Amino acid sequence: MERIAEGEYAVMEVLWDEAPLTAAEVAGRVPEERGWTLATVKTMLSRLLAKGVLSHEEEGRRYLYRPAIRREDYVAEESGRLIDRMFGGRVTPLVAQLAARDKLTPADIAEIEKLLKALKS
Amino acid sequence: MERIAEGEYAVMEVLWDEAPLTAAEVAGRVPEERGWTLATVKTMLSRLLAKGVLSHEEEGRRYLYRPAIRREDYVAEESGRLIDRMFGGRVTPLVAQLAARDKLTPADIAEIEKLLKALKS
DNA sequence: GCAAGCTGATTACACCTGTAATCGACAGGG
DNA sequence: CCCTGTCGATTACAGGTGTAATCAGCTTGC
Repeated sequence: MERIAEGEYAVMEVLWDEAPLTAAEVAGRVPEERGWTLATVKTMLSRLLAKGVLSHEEEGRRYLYRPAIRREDYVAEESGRLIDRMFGGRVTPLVAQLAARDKLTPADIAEIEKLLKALKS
Repeated sequence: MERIAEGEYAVMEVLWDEAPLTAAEVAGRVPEERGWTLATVKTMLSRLLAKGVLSHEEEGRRYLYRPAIRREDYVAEESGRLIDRMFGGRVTPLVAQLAARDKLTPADIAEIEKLLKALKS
């Protein structure tokens, strides 16, 4: 699966949220803060199509775009890459890292424990 | 803190492992698979210097390079970026994701549980 | 029928990255 | 003293990315 660049990812998120959409609709849903013009969004869409992570069907003179890959799959892959790169493929050090950095609230801890318990049964 | 590119990261790892080192020494320690020439490693070192994540001191006519940032800090930041991007800043979904993807072995689970228990006390 | 407005396609351009080669300066062996 | 090797610095160049503008073709309101 091709990598998706940071900006492109914002476009994917829109379409994972709701699809199919036209280019103009996507542009309308991209987070304001990006400050992108329609032209920019169209560039992103073309590149994502070229990467094979979007598909499009013609609707009259326009395209309707929709994701060609599942969000979970991509996220899993990308997480895996980070873990490989920074933690040698081991998950525990990541959790340890997060813990050490106070990124885990008590609620997080409780939730993760519940999750793990479920996993064991 | 400046981002460190994938290839550059390999150089940082060498120096996090052992520092200070000369350019040639770094080149000698970069993983074989990269197949980098000394020239390539020198480019990386210059760029990392420019990014401020390495420092160098002169030793005769050469430089001795050493990390200017701590590995844990960088890793924490980079993990945080991924989590923000893909999990909306929440850690639990990441763990859930890893669990769902069978990235967690029973040993992982046990270890994480121990970790969490320690955190609570 | 024709101008105005959308559409996707093509082109633009600067910066980052991977991957080097080249260059000018110097040090050390003969 | 000079050749050769080694240093960092500078330059190179293609591919990816952010960020668009422009263009050619169709539609639709007049």
